[in-house]
Amino acid sequence: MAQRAGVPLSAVKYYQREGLLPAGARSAPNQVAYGEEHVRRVRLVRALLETGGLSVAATKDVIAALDAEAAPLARTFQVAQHAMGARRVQESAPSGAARARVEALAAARGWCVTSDNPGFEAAARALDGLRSIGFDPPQEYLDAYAAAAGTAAAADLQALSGRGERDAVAELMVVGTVLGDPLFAGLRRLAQQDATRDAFPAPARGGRR
Amino acid sequence: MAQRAGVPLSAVKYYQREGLLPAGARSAPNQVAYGEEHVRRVRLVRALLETGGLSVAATKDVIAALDAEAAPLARTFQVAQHAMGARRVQESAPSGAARARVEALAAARGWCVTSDNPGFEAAARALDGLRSIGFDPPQEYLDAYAAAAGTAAAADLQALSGRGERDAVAELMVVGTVLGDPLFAGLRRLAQQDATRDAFPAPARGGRR
DNA sequence: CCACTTCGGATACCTTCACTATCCGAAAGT
DNA sequence: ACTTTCGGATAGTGAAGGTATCCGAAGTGG
Repeated sequence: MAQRAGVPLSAVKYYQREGLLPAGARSAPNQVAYGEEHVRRVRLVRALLETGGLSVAATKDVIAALDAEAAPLARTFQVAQHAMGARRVQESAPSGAARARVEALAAARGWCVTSDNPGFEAAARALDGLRSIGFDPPQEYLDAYAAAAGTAAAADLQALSGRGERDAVAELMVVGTVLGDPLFAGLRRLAQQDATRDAFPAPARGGRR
Repeated sequence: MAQRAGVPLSAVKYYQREGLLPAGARSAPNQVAYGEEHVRRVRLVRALLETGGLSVAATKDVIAALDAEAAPLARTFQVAQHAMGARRVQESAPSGAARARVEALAAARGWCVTSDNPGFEAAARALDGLRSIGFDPPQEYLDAYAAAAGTAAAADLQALSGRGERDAVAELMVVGTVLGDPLFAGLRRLAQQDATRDAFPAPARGGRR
């Protein structure tokens, strides 16, 4: 099973220990049968850990939310969002001013959000970081980012429609939430290089001229 | 100085050891004078480490590129982008198919990029993660993300214009590159909650009904 | 002038995280 | 009966990001 998922056996054992993977069906007292769903689950865990950058503990919460069949899908979404916020511990709380600015931005766009949304903290911390080097982002800057976020979120939800099964929807919801960030990050780097080419002279190759 | 920057003294010493902070001006054989620029630098380092999620080694590269006055700004941008790709070691290379899809996406949008842009790897890995759970992103999905990335990148470059000094521009470029990701991530979570509210029934508060 | 504090620098140590290696007992195959 | 293989448990590993301690030189008060 570990081979089928492309993961070292020791890592699979570790995930089971940590509660990230359910025990397989006992076929014999010392044999466990794993089906395709287990392989799929291992790959999901790896995607969240490796590409998504989540911690094992955060991944555990997400998995638990996925398996809570009774919970509404919106609740699963919430857990996935909170798990992403907790990728690192010991993060200082953002300033009130930064948070207020993010709240104003959300209100201006008519977003209906709750104040416990971890996006507030994340965005406010980023604003604090920009402020700390003396950059107070102009409104156009924030508006552009908010518009981009809206575009991506709409695409995320669009992708969910038309997928009938509850499990498939929940899984995609979680993975999309987590992997959307690195996807955007990569594409932004590409777009930045293109934009930089227009704004600055190309660096001279092989020395200065 | 550590107090002024809001960082434990031991951490500042550690950063100096690791080459993230330059030595201060010696005012006496056992006294070192720190100016406002040092405090600023400490805050920059903290923003990259804590909010940006960079490793100490990656931050060191970025700092070095910032201080290389002779280097063209485009080069500084490159280093910042590469540093972000290296936030975690031991990441497996993405599949060729995923990378090809990202390349096609960039070509379709007319982006002029080099193949060593770390954004390719990052985006392709995210696509692999989505594929691994059986989600093959439709073209509209990728187009939406690419459009969002273009919007953000344009705002990033816009913010750079009108800032005369080379140092200020380079610093903002670096911090904007690094902190743009968490800023977007936070805003996307807010937008997602809003979009989810439209697509799914609100979760019942206080129990099931 | 001499104890006493303070500062900077160097070294050793600590904690967490994500694994990895080893050991053991039971069961299946030969 | 004997070897192999499997699952589970326990202990160990290495990197990362700090923290704590020690030491010697410089300034300070009596």
